Amino acid sequence: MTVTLADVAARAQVSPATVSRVLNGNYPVAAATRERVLRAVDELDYVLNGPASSLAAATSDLVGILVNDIADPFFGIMASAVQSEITGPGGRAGGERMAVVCNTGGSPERELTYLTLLQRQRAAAVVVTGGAIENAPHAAAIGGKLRRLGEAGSRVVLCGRPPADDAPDAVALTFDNRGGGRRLTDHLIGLGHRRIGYIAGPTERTTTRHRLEGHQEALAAAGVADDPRLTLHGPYDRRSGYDATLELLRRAPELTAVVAANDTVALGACAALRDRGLSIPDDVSVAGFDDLPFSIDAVPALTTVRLPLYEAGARAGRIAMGREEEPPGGIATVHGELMVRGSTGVPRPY
Amino acid sequence: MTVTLADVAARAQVSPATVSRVLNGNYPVAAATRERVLRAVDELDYVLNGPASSLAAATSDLVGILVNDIADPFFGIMASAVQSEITGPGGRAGGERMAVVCNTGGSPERELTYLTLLQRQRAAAVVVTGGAIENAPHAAAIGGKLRRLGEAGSRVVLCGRPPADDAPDAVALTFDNRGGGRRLTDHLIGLGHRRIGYIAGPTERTTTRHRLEGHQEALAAAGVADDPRLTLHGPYDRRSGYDATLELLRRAPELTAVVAANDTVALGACAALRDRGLSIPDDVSVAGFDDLPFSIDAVPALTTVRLPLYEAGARAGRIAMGREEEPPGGIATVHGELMVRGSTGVPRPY
DNA sequence: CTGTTAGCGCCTTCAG
DNA sequence: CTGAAGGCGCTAACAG
Repeated sequence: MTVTLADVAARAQVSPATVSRVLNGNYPVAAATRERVLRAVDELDYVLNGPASSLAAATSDLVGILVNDIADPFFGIMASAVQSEITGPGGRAGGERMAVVCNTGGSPERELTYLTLLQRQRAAAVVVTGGAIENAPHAAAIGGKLRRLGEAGSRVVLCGRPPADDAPDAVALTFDNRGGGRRLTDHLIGLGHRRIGYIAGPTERTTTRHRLEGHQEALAAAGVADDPRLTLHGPYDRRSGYDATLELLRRAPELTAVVAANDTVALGACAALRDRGLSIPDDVSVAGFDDLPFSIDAVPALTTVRLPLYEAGARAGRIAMGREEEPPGGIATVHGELMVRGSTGVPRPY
Repeated sequence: MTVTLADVAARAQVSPATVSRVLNGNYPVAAATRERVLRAVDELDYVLNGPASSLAAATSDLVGILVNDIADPFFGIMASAVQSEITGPGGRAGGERMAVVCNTGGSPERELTYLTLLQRQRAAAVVVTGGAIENAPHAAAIGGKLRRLGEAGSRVVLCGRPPADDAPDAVALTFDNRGGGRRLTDHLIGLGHRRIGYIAGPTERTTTRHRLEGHQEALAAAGVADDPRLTLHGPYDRRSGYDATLELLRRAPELTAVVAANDTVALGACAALRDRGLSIPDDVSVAGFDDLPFSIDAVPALTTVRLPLYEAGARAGRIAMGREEEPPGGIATVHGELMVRGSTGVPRPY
């Protein structure tokens, strides 16, 4: 039914091994023979059987990418960058490597499931993006899985997540969320803000905690009291920003600034303020985090911390492909850059 | 080295066949035996070998998704939706199906390459998103490839792309780009606009052409002359919208509205207008297409045509999984909805 | 440079 | 309900 390597061999009058060799190009073959084989491949419209090839070679051309949700540009950009680096010849039979994108929704159970599935596929590499859940059993389970993946031959790279205990050979490119959060709030305090609302992400996530800690660090350094009533937790979405902002306004009408866990949440905050008839930044300053593409088009443009998502993803991809040296100690910190734009200004006189 | 099904069988004191049967759960096995096997799997930390399994079963758990660029929410949303539907038991050995996301950059060569790679992987299904290139040889090559994929057992679904000749069994969910473009410009004409700039996408793409044709249809229906100097082509990105808007303003300062090929381009247009000190919509109205999540947060909020990207992707995913009946004739048209918001208004008196 | 020979690890008839 | 046996299509030593 479907044409196999043996058919090609027969037609080209060579042995199957030779066909395999010209296909994989990793072994000397006479030019004339190669031509003949290639022609046969073409004439028969032959397509290599990937599973068979992977089975025999004990490795595959698949690279796993774990993301919370690929529809979120934060993850989409990293995934796109990883892809751009795994592309190009290098896979089996001159083929290219392909990206298996797994939406985990941030759930550790799904992360675990997908890691197992990727191990099952004998993925050449796995890039795990996004923050980690802070929960000992889960962390241990995932760490163990990552270690076993590594032992089974997959290169493991964490992108935007702290190093995993239990998985010593996994390279980690960690975002400096704490430092970014610190600089952002420093900036607001420098402008004169003292009553600053903070809309944090979901609890039990490293990203959430680190960004929040940076904020608190800045408050403490400036001797500003950290009123717990001004910090609200919620998902990383627009709605959360909208609702939390209304709640903050209710709790503390005197507030002059709102810091959001990320840009998406910040947009929600902006919408809520507009709906309340408050002007940004004259009545209330707003800041985000990530600097996603749309942030510059907010009106006023969003002050935020730019994370080099594409660059980090690309680097993760190169390391996963063994095309870039691992950072010393297997850990590198990726810093964010404060982008001061129109959405923050001096507080209103009051 | 790595534990195999035979190891599990030995430990559970059954034959490999039995282990395979409990893993795949598609054959009666005594409860007690199953327990024993499952325990052995657990104790040995056994992970099925995907390639071996796929080879023997002649099918895989992989579902291909072709997108222009996964970093673009237009594609990210569809990809996310497809994923949500292929998730869940149903794959081999109770595992789940995984999505292989391929960034083609809209290049037909890369589309072809990836389709071959997916055929090589014996993908269970392939969902192709985005418009098609209008170029006979390419279209034929891709159509042929899709047909062969189908013949090889992969279910093929086009999502947001017109039906492919040469691939009769590929289901197509086509966006009504023409109708959407028509309604959008009808809306502007209804407001009183007569000098309308149009920033189209790249040439030779069905999406570009259909949206533009809808616009021209509306002009013709209203008896408005279609000045070719008011139509510019460019990529589907913000920069293109920015530059094209400046150029349009240069060519026709009297223009009162700009229609962009999509929301991203529209944001660029808004930025250019702001930079020129023009107010939206008082000086110039702006409209986009797609209704991506950020469009509602533009200021003023963007008038656009909402495409149900998530719904379409989900439906494509269900059809790909055989969980939803194919539309009659294998073709369904997905309509967009005009979303009138603040970025369009009556033209300035002049 | 090329052919021969064993598997890779699993699934799936076919017996029992 | 369970075991035995063959083969899925390809690759990777070995010989030559």
